[in-house]
This record gives sequence, C-alpha cells and structure tokens, in this order.
Amino acid sequence: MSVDISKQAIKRIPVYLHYLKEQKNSGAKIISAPFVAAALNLNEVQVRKDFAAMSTTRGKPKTGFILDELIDNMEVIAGYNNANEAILVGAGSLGKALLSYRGFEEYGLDIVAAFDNDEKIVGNIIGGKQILALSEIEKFCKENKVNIGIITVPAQAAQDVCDVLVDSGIRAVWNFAPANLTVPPGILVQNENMAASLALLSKHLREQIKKQ
Amino acid sequence: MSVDISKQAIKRIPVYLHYLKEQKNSGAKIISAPFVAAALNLNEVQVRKDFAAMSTTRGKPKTGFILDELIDNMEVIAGYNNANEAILVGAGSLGKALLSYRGFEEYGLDIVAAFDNDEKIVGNIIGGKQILALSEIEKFCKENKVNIGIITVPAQAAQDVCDVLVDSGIRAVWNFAPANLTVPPGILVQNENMAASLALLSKHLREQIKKQ
DNA sequence: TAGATTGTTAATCGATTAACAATC
DNA sequence: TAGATTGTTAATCGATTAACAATC
Repeated sequence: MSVDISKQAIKRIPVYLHYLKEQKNSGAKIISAPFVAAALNLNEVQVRKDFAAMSTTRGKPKTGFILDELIDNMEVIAGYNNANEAILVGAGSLGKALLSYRGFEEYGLDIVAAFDNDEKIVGNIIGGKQILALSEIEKFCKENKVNIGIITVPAQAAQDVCDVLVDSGIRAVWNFAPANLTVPPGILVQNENMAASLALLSKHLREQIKKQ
Repeated sequence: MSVDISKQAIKRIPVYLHYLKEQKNSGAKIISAPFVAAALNLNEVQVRKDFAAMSTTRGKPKTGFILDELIDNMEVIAGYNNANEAILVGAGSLGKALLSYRGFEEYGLDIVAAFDNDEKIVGNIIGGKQILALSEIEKFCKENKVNIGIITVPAQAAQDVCDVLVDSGIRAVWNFAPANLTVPPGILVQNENMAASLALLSKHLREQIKKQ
C-alpha cells in the first residue's frame, strides 16, 4: 500500500474482492497472482503489480499472498468497511431507482437523504429515505457531516447542484448526468455516465451489423 | 467519421450532444471547437480532434462546424436514433431499478423484457416489462432479434448468464456485476461497475480526511 | 537443487496535449 | 491583410505488458 495505486487498479478491486472471498469460502488460505490472473482472465503481471501495490506485506515467492490479509487490505482501500454517508439530489426516474437499490450498503455507501425541487414529491419517502427541498441541502450536509453527493438531475441543472454541494462541504461527487462538472481542487468528480456506455455499445453493434 | 474514433472520444459524445443541442435551441448555427472546449472545460485540441473525427464534413477555418451537421453525425455514431432492443437478466434490486428507469429510451435503448430464475417474480410486470423465466432467454432473443443483454445478476452468476446470452445471439453485453466476463471475439462487454466507482470515491475521501 | 512465484526495470500501447503549418 | 480556427505531426503521459533477476 506504500506504492501509488493507479485509478484503474482501484477499479479492479471489487472484482478481485469478489473472487478472493469466494476462494476464502472454499477454504483457501494462500493465493498467488498467476492463479487469480488465470481465473479472472487478466494479465499475470497486472495482477502481480496490483497485489504488490495493495498488500501491506510482501508476497512469498513460490507460494503467494496470505488470503485474509489481501482481502483486508483491499477492503480498506475500497472503503468497504467504513460507511460513507451520502445524499442524493434529483429524485426523478433515475434518482428513485438508485434510492430503491439496496446494494450500495455492501460497498460502504449509505444514502441518508434525497433532495428535489419538485414540491409535489418533497416530503415523500422513497426506499426508506425522505425527500427534502433543495434549499435544505447545505444545512443538512453540515449537520450530518455528509461527504458524498450523488447527482441525478438533468444535465442542464447538474453544475448548479454541484456548486451547492461543494458549498455544503461535500468532498466527492458521484455524477450520473451526462455533463462535465467543474469543481475546485481537492474535490473529486466521479462520472457514472450510462449514456456514454450506451454510445459505446451502440457503435459496436453498428459495426458488427455492417460486417455481415 | 472516416478516421478511427477512440473509445474515450465516443464516451464524450453524450456530453457534447447535450451542449450542442442547448446551443442549437439558443439559435446558433455554427460552432467552433475552442468555444465548446471553453464551455465544457475540455482541452481545445481534444475537442478539435474529436470534431474532426466525428464530422462527415470538414470544419471551416475561422468559423467552425455546422451545428446541425455535427449533431446529426454524433447521434448516428452514438446510436441515439436507431432503437436497440435489449433484454435484462436479473430482476433483483438493481435490475428492478433499471427496469423502472425511463431515461434509456432517449439514448436509443429499448428494454423489451426481463428474465429471472426466481419463480416468485416470474410473470410479474415491472416498469411495463414482463419478467420471464431464464429458460426462455434463447427462444426470446432469437425470435425478437435482440442484440443487447443487460446483466444485473450477482457476480457469481454473471458468467453463466453471459454464456447463455452469447449462445442466444447477443452481440453486446452491458454488465453491472463486479465480475470479469469472458466472451468470444466479436462480442463486446461494457462494464458499468458501480462498485468500482465507489472504490475510487472512497479512496479519495480517505486521503482527503487524512490530510487534515 | 529445480522450479514456481515475486518484484522491478524496460518496452509498448492508447490517449492526451503541445507545436505548428494550412486555410479562410 | 491579419487573425482566428482548422488539421496534422510530434511530444508527453498513464497504464499495460514484456523481460528478467531475486527468492523461497
């Protein structure tokens, strides 16, 4: 963990963790990089480098890494154990969907409230979370030491919402809008642009169909 | 469009399109790369290169690109106009959320049915889409010429589902499970790994908090 | 010891950014 | 013409992959 870990390597952690836990349940105690690489269809050197960067202890030549230790180390890096509190802004179609999704807790994300500017839905409860007015964001964040803001508003409103979040003391933004957000240094914007994924899928399909 | 367009450039298309359409609505007819770059906070050369690669006609020095043409070209590449039919496998928490989400149509994705192995929910209708049994996937796909499969099952089941989809004639897989899928050549796997995004967010937060 | 696995340095690759000539 | 913008070639950067020595 002393070495710098690349962004791409961190993104692979959930995949590693899932497999390593599976192996642990099967009774394994030790695991080697080439073994994992073969199982996950990844390059051997990549896995070796990732493990070397993520593990607090060195691997043992000829045997590998201690499974429990590796899992612990990765969970710390990926924040699976410490719950991060988040708010969600924009309780439209996508926002509602994410509020109802029960899977984020497993990865250490806890959505504590949602906000929307539509008075008709303010006061409602979706997925057990209350919808509050946009005007209450700053007060809520400061009182509840919220660090993460999830943006699920339309693209044209995304930057304004982002600015409010930053003013409210948010340190990381998870942006689901197809918009390029500008933030001060020190604030992270993580884009989850499903439209971008669809664009790639679509381009691939068009090329595949053209080939025939 | 003659030039090869990089994956990253294609991912930027939704962001470009949103902004270009906004400009069109404001009455603009012509747009230059440096102008867009400034507005979206992107590198000028990057935008210039993207536009050059995506536009069927060349830009005019000193003026720029014809807005309508640029929008059309990008929509074709990103497949906004031709509806791609998709099925979703795994109607659990995340699957239900995506089925209820009304936003994909805008980007040319049409989820026509969902599949699950839980007999208790087979036959239900979520978001207007019927839930069918897993055993019917192949028949359904072949009869309805479905090209895209969306995987929202738990990670340990993802590869099996993927294999079924490939056998059913699917050409592109949108994978929401934190699993590394293996597919034959010619099939695209697009990972939408939200756990990966959360890992990055979490790492950033830990570093920010440590700094103080 | 022999051989598998680790760790590290070098080469490669894709994408971004810089520099600059061509054009309207 | 002068100047802004395009298109293209070269330099840089981050990440992946290859090569190889060190170690148990």
